[in-house]
Amino acid sequence: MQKRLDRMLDKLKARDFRITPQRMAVVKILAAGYGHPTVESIYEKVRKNFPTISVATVYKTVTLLKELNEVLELGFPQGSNRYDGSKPYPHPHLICTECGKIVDPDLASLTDMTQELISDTGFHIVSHRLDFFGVCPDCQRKKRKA
Amino acid sequence: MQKRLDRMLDKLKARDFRITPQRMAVVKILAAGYGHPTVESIYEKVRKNFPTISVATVYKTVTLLKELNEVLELGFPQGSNRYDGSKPYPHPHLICTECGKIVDPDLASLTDMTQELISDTGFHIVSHRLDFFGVCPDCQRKKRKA
DNA sequence: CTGCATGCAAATAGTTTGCATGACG
DNA sequence: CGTCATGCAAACTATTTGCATGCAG
Repeated sequence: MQKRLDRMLDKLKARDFRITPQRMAVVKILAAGYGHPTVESIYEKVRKNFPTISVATVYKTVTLLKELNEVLELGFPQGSNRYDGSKPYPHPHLICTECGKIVDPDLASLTDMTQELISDTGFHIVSHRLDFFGVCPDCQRKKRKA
Repeated sequence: MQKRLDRMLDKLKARDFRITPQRMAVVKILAAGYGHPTVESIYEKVRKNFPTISVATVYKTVTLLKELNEVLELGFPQGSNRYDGSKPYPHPHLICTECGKIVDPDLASLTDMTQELISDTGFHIVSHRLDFFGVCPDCQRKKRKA
């Protein structure tokens, strides 16, 4: 999505961060948000055009954008983190435990739940994370064949 | 909760796992479930009675009970995992970002959401995880003073 | 007694950091 | 041109694993 890319670049420029070719490449992938990539997969893609880039640089850019609230990090202790630059705010996820596919379902009722929580517990709620784990239709088919 | 402890021990015995003193100590702490402990905090507690126990043993017992579905693991990539043996099924959590306190709020509407998801996406849903992050009342007070 | 559990130490994986070199603005 | 970004390698942390010894059943 072009709008996301522009917004991310604007925010970087506004805070005087440099737009290097490597950063541009990483930001483009994150802005597209397709498939909720890992750092490793971003690294592999960027490497085709910038063979000298290091994973460290990808980590640094991803972390920078996370701090600017332009990327959502989905942390997984049992595997690599996934990143979403197209919807950088907390939202529900549907994760296939077979192939790792991540889908964004439509679930509107979360805002109501958050309101209910605030009055019930007195917490000042800053963020949330909702993950459903299951097997996607594609993997269900594969399993039936096997 | 005594009921949880008995159930965990029964399940271990039923599958011919040995009830060693170390295991008993770890299982007791998990069954109580108080505060959603880390492996490290379980280790420190057990060490008072069993000075020779190792973290590896705690990890092994926790992992075993997780596989028997008698402990819920809350994975945190930026910190240590937390464990809940009193409610070993997926449920919402409210986590203080200041002190790490974890509270179990009452939120019934999740089952409805899960049903909605299944018909919308075709996923076979196995589990979920819902975390709200915020600042608990205690830490809000402390911040005001500071 | 016999095999599973323990506990030490070493390995692992993902991520972060230090620092010398390079290039954006 | 000065400063920030890059990229290599080393550090770090939580967790897992290998293996010799010990103890529960």
